[in-house]
Amino acid sequence: MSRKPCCVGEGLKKGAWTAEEDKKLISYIYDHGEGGWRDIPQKAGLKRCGKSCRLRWANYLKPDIKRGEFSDEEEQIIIMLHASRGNKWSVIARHLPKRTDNEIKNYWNTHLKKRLTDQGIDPVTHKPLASNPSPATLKPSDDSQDDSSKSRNSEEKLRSGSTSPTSLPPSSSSSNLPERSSSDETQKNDGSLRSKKRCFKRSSSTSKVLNKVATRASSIGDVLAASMEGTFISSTTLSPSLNDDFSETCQFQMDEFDPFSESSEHTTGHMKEDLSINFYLNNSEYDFSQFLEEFSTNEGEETENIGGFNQDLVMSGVSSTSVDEDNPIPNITGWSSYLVDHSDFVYDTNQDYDEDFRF
DNA sequence: AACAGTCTCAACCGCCTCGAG
DNA sequence: TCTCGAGGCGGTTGAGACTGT
Repeated sequence: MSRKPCCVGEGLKKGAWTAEEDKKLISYIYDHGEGGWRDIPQKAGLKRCGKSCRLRWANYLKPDIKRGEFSDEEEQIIIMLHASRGNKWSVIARHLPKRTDNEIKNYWNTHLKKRLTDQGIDPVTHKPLASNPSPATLKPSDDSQDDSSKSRNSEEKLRSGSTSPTSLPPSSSSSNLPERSSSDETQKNDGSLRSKKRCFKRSSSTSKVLNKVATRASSIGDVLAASMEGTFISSTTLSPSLNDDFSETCQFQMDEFDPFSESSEHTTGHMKEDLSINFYLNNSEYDFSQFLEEFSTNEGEETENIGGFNQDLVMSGVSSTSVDEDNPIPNITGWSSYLVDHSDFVYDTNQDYDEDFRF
């Protein structure tokens, strides 16, 4: 009892869409709305299968799709969500307004994955690559003192060579490229755009900060996710992608710690106790406990920068879909936003930030 | 100028999910 | 409860553009 394939049919066209086909599809959907994809090709006069029409519309023609370069913030969100959820592109896309899962997937595969690899981070696990084993993977019975030293080693490794922020394949975002605008612009017209896309630009200071945050947030995300799943072993130390101080300080008592407890007071209070961690950014001190305090204060209120439990995750001033209760990422995002908001750090393109990022 | 290698991303493929009947 | 089909999803492909020699 095999299901009849959707796109089997005589004379169905495949491959790149033409401007004329786009026009027909857009016109039809404007008149009749989305849905009923199976019937759309016939009604719209297209020799395409319904699925192909739906994909073309959803990934390219839909008017509210944001095209063009990914912002630094979007990149960080993708990295953090991927660390937490894996290749759940549709889930990630829900947190990036106007971005399609396909676009995010492509961007991950062509840019972010490579960048993480260059940083010595496994893009799948978001942990240091196998050649640089993570103490977090050690059994709890392992000597915790070794953890910190290994943590230090891996951190040093990350700080050297290709892991230097200045030597990273920089973010392709922030360029002043014109967005691909009209739907009738065919692939063939993308030549100049693609050419420009390869002219990478240095990441902004925000990006640099967030790159650091993202690495840590991934680890935090692991911890939180593991906590929620009940798999986090008490007194397990954090990944060495966290810095020494952080790893040494964060000796969670996970059997007591429930970051998503209904009792925010308990949660944030507990975290404030346990996470008295300071990050240093170019001589500026960032206090995680202060962040938590702000987070606690803002919880339940509408806020643009601190994502709270059950609140909308706000990205670039655009409110996205409501955050799932089981999704730790808004908090991580809030932490990122906090850093950005409190950072007076100015990125100097002539400076070597290996020295200045004292994570 | 020509060629080969590399990169990008739109589009396709096949499986999965979920809701209607 | 079961079946079916539309739509959703993630992985993969391949054409076209770019880069290096």
